[in-house]
Amino acid sequence: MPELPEVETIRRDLVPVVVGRTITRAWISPSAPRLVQLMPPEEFARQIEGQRIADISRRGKYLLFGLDSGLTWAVHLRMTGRLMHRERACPEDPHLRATFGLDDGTWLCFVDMRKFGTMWLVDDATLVTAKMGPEPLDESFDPAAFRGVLKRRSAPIKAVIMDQSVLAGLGNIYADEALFAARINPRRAAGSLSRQAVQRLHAAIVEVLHEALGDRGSSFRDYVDGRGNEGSHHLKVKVFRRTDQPCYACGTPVRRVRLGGRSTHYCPRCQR
DNA sequence: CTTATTCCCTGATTGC
DNA sequence: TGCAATCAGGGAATAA
Repeated sequence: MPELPEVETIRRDLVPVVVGRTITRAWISPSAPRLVQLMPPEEFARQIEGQRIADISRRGKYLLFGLDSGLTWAVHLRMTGRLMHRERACPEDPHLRATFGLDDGTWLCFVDMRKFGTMWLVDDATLVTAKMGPEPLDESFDPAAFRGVLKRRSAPIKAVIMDQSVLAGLGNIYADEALFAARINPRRAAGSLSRQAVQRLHAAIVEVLHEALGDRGSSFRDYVDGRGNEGSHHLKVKVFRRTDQPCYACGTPVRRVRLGGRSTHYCPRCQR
């Protein structure tokens, strides 16, 4: 499940090998009829062929390829999507959903077991990213403004920080990790947090994302970077998927509960 | 406007 | 051991 650190790692991997290249041929697998949004896959392939990639940016969990024509090719990996650059044609894989041949003979391969991944070709990237909240690693993520947003919400804090319109890029892994680092119970109503708790959470989110980025992301199951290699941050998580294992801080077994339809892991003693 | 639930999808895991 | 049921989860859609 690629979240902000994983998508950013992929972006950084792809920039040196893909920016400046022209897409010479595109193929969308018939096995992925929902992959391309807003237009038929054939039209998408026809339109993207011949386009030169000018830059790659990221907004939350979206990868945004800026094309010379002004169009944006937006990609969301969702659960199991992988976007990898290869020197040769994409290897045989039952989950290969799309391939993009580049003008230097290299390839971009999109593999997605569960087929939740989506891509768009749009005039304006804001069509895809319009409702997204601030980037947690930008200046725009301000503690006072963050507190203002949380104050008006009664839902559990875990659900609120995973809401992409509140904050862009946090998913299940780093939401649990940030709440542990801030010593906040994931079930607490967002609006009930003290100024100090919000301050801790703000700092914890930034810290946790920076750490994970330094480790090139977490590879619990499906995530690999732009070269097909695993990250290492899953070896360092404090609570995520550590159900019943002792908390590193106090030894209390880590608890797992269901919250907002997602598994949530926390230490019942450290996170009151 | 908000929050909670269902759905999409398939390989891995669980339970009898 | 075998096979069906359940689980995993980002985000859109839907219900309340």
